[in-house]
Amino acid sequence: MDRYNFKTIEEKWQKYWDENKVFKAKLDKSKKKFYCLEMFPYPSGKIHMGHVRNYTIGDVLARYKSLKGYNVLHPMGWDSFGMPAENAAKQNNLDPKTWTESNISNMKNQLKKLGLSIDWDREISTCSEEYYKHQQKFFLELYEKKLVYRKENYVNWDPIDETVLANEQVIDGKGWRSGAIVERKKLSQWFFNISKFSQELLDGLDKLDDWPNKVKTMQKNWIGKSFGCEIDFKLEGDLPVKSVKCFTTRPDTLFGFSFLALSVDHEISKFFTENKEFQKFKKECSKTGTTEEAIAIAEKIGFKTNLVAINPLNPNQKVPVYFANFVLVDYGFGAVFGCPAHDQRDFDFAKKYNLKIKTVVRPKDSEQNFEVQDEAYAGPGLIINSDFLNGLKAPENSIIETIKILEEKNLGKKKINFRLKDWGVSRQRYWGCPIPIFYDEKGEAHPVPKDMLPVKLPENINLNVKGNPLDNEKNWKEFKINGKKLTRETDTLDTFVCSSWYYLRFCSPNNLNYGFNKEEIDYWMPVDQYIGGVEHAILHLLYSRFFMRALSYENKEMNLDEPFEGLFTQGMVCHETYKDSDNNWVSPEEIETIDGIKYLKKDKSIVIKVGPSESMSKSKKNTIDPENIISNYGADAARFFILSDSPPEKDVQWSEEGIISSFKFIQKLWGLNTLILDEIKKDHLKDEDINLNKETNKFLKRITENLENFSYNKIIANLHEIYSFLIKEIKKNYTKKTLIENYEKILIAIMPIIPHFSNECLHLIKSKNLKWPNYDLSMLKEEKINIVVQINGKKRELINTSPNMSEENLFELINKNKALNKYLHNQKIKRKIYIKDKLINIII
RNA sequence: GGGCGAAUGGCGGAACUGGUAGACGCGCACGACUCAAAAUCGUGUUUCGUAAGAAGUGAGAGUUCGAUUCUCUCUUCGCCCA
Repeated sequence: MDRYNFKTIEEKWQKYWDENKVFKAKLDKSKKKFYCLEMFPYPSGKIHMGHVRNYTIGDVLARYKSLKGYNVLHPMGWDSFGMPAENAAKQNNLDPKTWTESNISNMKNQLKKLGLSIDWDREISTCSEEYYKHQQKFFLELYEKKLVYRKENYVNWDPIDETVLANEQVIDGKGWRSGAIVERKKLSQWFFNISKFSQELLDGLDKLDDWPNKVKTMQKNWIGKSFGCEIDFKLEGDLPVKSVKCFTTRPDTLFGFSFLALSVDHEISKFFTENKEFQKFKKECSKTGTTEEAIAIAEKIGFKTNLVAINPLNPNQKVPVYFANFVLVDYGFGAVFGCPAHDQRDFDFAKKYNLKIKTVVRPKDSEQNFEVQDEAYAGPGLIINSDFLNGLKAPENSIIETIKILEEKNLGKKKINFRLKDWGVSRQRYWGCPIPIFYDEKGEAHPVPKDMLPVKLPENINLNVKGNPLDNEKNWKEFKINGKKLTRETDTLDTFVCSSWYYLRFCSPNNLNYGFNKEEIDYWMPVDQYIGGVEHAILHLLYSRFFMRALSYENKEMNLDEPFEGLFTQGMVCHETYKDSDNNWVSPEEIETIDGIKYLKKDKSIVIKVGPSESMSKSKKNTIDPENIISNYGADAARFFILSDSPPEKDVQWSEEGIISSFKFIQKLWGLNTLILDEIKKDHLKDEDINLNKETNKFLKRITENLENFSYNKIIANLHEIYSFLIKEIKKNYTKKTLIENYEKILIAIMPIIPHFSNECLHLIKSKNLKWPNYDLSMLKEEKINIVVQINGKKRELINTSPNMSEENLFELINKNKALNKYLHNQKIKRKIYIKDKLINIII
């Protein structure tokens, strides 16, 4: 028996698909479309196992839908702007463009070897001028609609490298490269007005039935809608400012007011610029970091001012005003009113600074004189110690009532607040899409005129400068219109902008004058299934949802809202970790084992400690190179294994044993194929073909259901089962017709998983059929079924009988059954629960 | 600190809306082939028990004729937080 030569066969089919443009998508309104999209990769140079998993999952779906008769769009492109290219270019003295393009061509080859059903004619790259020129037009469109604006905002500033750092470049408050303590610096930057769509983006989530709830919740929390009240607090003190606005969700606890806390960046802080103590405090605060996590964990500290705030509901009550590190300038009004008894954060702060803690809510079943002791009470209850608010039910009634009173007295008003901030899109870097704006001599911003678009990135520039290379590129930065000296905007756009509309570009990648063609997006959009990592659950997806709305805003022609109808988030690929005696990470390729228990380093015989399985990462050296796997075992085996061990939404563990076993299984399938081809030649006569038909139908039902539910790991189990059945059954002299018919169906059904193997075998049985085999329900009816007999809820016996049996008839069988007799003899039956064709529970 | 989720054999994982727990795979054991090994094929494999049988889905309670599945409390782990 010959071995399955995956190398030649995989190459052969990949060549065939390529040359015949098998996966080319064409607009055809007579056909139902299916847009299958996986998150496009960053061209880092090599694909990793995460890509293999992501794109295999997508490919299974695309191929399945295509067999089901859909007109499938399955494109691929490159998210090719961004920092790594700039860093790599600096290190290797290369041009980011050259580096990126060579990575792309390398990765494209690798992806092709996976046998993906991609329409490569639609390939796009976001760093190409053909792509970003349209993005610049979009930017200006949004600018005209006033959805883009400029404002001052803080950035992470590295004082040694004199450069702006992205959040991920700040490690423990220090610059990742220089190690300098990162400072906060104000810069004028461009913003997209995403917060204008807060409510719409929130409401839109309800329509997304095919999104994981987890992601919807994350987005909901991110948008962070809260209902509350805006309150004016009068201030007393020696400042010209006489009041300050606060947002609160708990105005009903106003009688528990104990202090007022301001953000160190609150506008009032400008009166403290000369105050050295305050400046010291402010610096201390900036060390905490800006993430919510950091703020939540950090010790609450405050700076007491000589100001006094007055309780609007009780003018006799005056409380101190602090600057505090836990107040964010962007949320609410950058000021909060402190009620320690009913907010843990306020409680901690009050304890630290010895402030009054007055209980104003008591739990329903508590004592009348309930008082908050060791921690704040944030639960429901009744309002107490609050004058005219006493007795109200908190929080549901009390909040509404209090707001009503405040509004009547003109002291505050009802307000919906969102946590979602506007999207800062300015990046002080070279390798990004230039922002099509210029400044006149007065420093006013103007859009670049349409006939001067696109603003091209200059090439061959010096990247080894401090700060933004574009800012240093005078020849590019400075230019003239009608003799007037002008300067270009030197910031480039956040790469999230590029990925906010690439799915539109795929619909009409060659459209010259605009980012997309209306007719094409009307047909292909929305994306029916989007597949990618959960790490993009918030930003990328939210930005894309915003971008669609922004394009449709004030545009009657356009009616886009949700870009992704279905979303699937796959888990990570993990691998065991290894360390040597010096606690250095060791890669799987450097080690070997004889018994599977003891691991040694290949060259030196050093004993290796085996650590837990963790997500593959270069730093832990537990990565496996997909290229090696494909060349050693083949693409089909790689696809087969990456799907087999875990449900796609969960993490999967890569193992040597696993990939080898997948490889062997494909060899076994090939052996089965050879046997079948032999049997077909013989042309036996067998009257009863029922068994084979039945089993095939069972298989088809399971595989179809599992494909529909993303239970791809179960498909692998189905495949093992049908193999075990066939290898035993195949010699039973089936007629040629039955054999071919069933085998063809099975081969088509496994095509989404192992397309090269499946196509080769179909070719060998001379089949050109490419239609998904529907299963026949009537075939699946069983003549004999097993009914479970339980006694007192315990399984005691299986009774094999015909379906649809009455309780009386079944009981006759039970009485005849010896094994059951032992339990039922001389027993009074109290009750019987009979679930037809399934189970009977006898209670004695 | 907050939000979300998970927990089933030695391991990865099955079990449709409450109805036979452990499908399928890995690993392991034994057997066949072989001078031998590898490869391949076959059989077995939750635990305790010779067996009949009993126990068993992170821990504890509850609802139910019946709970891996539903409810509550707790423990541990994972992911996310511009």
